[in-house]
Amino acid sequence: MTTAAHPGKRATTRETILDHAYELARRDGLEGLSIGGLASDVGMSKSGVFAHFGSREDLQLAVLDTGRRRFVTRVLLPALRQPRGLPRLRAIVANWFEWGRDHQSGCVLLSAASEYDGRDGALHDGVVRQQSGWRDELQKAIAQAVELGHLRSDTDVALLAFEIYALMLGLHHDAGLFGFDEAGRCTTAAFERLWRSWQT
Amino acid sequence: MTTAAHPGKRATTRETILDHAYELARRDGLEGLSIGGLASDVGMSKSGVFAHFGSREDLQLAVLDTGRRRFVTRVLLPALRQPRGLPRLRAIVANWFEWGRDHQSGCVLLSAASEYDGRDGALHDGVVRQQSGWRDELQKAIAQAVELGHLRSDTDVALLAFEIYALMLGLHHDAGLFGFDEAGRCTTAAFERLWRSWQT
DNA sequence: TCAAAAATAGCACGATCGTTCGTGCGTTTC
DNA sequence: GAAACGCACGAACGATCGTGCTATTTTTGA
Repeated sequence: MTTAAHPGKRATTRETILDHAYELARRDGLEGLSIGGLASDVGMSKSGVFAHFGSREDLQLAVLDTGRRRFVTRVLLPALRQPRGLPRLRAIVANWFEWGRDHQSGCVLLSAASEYDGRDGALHDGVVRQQSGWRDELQKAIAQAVELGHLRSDTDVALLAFEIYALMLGLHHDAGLFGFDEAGRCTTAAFERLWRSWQT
Repeated sequence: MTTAAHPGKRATTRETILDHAYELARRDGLEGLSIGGLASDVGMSKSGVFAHFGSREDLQLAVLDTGRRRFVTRVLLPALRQPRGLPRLRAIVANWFEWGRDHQSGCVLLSAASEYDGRDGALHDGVVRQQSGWRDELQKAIAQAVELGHLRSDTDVALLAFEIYALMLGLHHDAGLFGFDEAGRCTTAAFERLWRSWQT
């Protein structure tokens, strides 16, 4: 659905557009993304950009999926090369932390979550699907750490996933408002306390 | 700056407009708030609404301050009637939790934080001022609990404030996407763990 | 009761929104 | 060489945006 039409080696125009759209959406959110503004940013005509997606909503969905793919590539996939259990879980958190450092000026996935959580439509469904999918991955990694004895056997998997996610929300929130340095310090300290409280 | 022009007893038109604007902004954010849509929601003309604020930005600032005042009234002030220390801190968290229950469909203060954290201008400044003010209140309540021996003497005040705020972000996030019941369960459990880890 | 003042409506403006349509220019395919 | 196709363009559509200006209505104070 989101793959390029042609497997050519050079970047397709659609990918170039999505690169720019992703950056614009980081600042203004998916709702703040306009086709006219995107077109002038890319250096194309409005209709030329529009033709690649067919509707604004499809453009927003494509940008959302771009964010999801980048997040998976940067955060999840590298961690999967770590051994199962706590090492992999901590790698996920470490990669996520670095993702937060690179996304101080806004994360499309998080802003989309707060933009569409109260509405309905394709964007809402896409956000929910993406967020619950990521939560599942998180819980899977936690469950493996429990099975391997790296975390206490009475660990509440859903609760720990919630706590991890909450700390990352705190990181993004504080980094955006007060700067990454202090936010990162608190987040790191909070994670140390979190690991200690669940570790065997 | 944000008080009504006349201290009359019946609700002024400006307050009626702000009531509607606050509800609209909960769904669509402050950036999604339009004067035309607000006017038809209130049942007035566009220019009639516009005249009360002078610009869209001033309207947004007024809505933001409406949210701040309601939050203070609902969360902070009732807790100040509790005795200093841990009782007051736990009252703050309990009121905040109920605030989250009533704002599943979106909280203006939080959506504003994610809308304006990466820009600059009056809205950004207002959000930062409001958020850091609230963080200060939180830290003040925590510091009192430490002084009174309700919390460990080596408590990192800023860190605990961060952890509390992060859990409330997790509550709003999960409640909006997955429903309040499960989100509330996780939040309650996480707070129990949090208190236990800092208590004397 | 009447004038001053405040509040609201009406109208118009330039800009931008998403979208549609027709067209031309390259490249590919017969 | 001709026909088909993919792609981007420019123009235009109706709608809505925020924001002025000018009446008209409503409220207020003496």
